[in-house]
Amino acid sequence: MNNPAGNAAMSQRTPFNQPKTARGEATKKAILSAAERVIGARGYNDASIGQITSEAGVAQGTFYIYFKTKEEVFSELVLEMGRLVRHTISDATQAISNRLEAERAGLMAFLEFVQAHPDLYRIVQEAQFVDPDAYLEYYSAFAEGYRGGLREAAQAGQISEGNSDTRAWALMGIARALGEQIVVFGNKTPIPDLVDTAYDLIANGLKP
Amino acid sequence: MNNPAGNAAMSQRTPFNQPKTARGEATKKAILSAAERVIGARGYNDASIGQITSEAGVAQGTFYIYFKTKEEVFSELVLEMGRLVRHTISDATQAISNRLEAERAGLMAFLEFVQAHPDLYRIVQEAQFVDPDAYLEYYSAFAEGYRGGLREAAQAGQISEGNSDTRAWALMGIARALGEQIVVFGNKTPIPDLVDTAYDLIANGLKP
DNA sequence: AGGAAACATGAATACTGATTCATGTTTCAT
DNA sequence: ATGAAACATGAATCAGTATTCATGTTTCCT
Repeated sequence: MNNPAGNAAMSQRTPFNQPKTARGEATKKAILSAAERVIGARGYNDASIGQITSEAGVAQGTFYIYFKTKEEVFSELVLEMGRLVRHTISDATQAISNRLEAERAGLMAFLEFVQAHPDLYRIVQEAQFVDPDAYLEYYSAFAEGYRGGLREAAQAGQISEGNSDTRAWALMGIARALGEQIVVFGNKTPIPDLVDTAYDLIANGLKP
Repeated sequence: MNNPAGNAAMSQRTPFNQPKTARGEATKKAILSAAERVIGARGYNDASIGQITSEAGVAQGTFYIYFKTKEEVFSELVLEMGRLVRHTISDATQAISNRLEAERAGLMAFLEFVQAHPDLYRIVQEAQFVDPDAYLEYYSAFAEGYRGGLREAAQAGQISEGNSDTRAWALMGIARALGEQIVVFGNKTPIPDLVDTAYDLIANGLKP
């Protein structure tokens, strides 16, 4: 009842100790980047603070200058992934006015991003179990934008009618499954081929 | 180097201590069922052997009569989920000769199953981090059957042509995403509505 | 009935690893 | 130049919990 940092609903909002000098800034970045590699490779529970600080080249106690707990560094990584992915996709699609074309470009950008950042991808997936709030926020932010785009496209006649909420989740499910193929299952199919097949399915369906 | 139970590739294969009496059988079932509830609710790491045995109504040591480690009970649950889901879907689809209709029925059966077994659903998802071998086996077994079905349907002209591997993963991604809506995000959209929207997308695509 | 195998107990063990803390060192505004 | 705030150290603490084990109890075959 006396948690000054806030409750679960806003747990992401207050990094309790922002660095105040360039040196501190650099150290925190080093720890975050080490945490991304170590947690991405070994998973949250098998990753120890000792491994992270050693990978970052700092002492173990230094970790707690910048993060209250092990979970906090994890949350920050999930937030970072959310920002990066949204930025990447929005960059790749904002110049495209046709929704179906945007769909294709967004999928391509997403798959290229996860291929380039496999550790971040795994961390977001694991967030479902380590930090459900962060996980929910990640996908909700995504789905909201997606749903809006689909709704407008339907009204503009660019795509057929249909429940935009459910559609948004289904399309995100496709993107996630293909990302998982690349990162988790090591599928070697070239990304453009994956995108071609998925786009054809999304645009035309399975009917002959 | 001296693991008599075998290597990772066959880690699922040898439950080291099958019960030999009806009493033992019942005890093992009780522990398995308690583990499903406790791990499903709290996640693998926060679930303790003490909680599981207490929920099962047996002493802590009893656990180790039937399972070598905490991870082993988890693996068995993942296997069980695989068997149950495959059985459920195969039951729901085997009488349907039209692939698109089978797709719809399979999706419906899957979503109803996960709604009825939310704990098992979460456990399979967490397997990606707790027992990657079991996770891989779960999805591979699924994908293989799926891919074959799509290939045959394409050859029979029931659906259009397209890479059956990628399609299988995409379609499984849709099913998983909608299952997650129900189990994880608590989405209240009735399953038939979800299925209608998803089926329309799968059959006809987004094109107007 | 009798005894061996199977099953059950729960306290004790053993280990891991997150977090704290007392003590230095560096930065930088004045 | 200097002192207070910021940063850094790494050994010690401390708690949680998976696993073991010595000791009973039950089952069930002959």
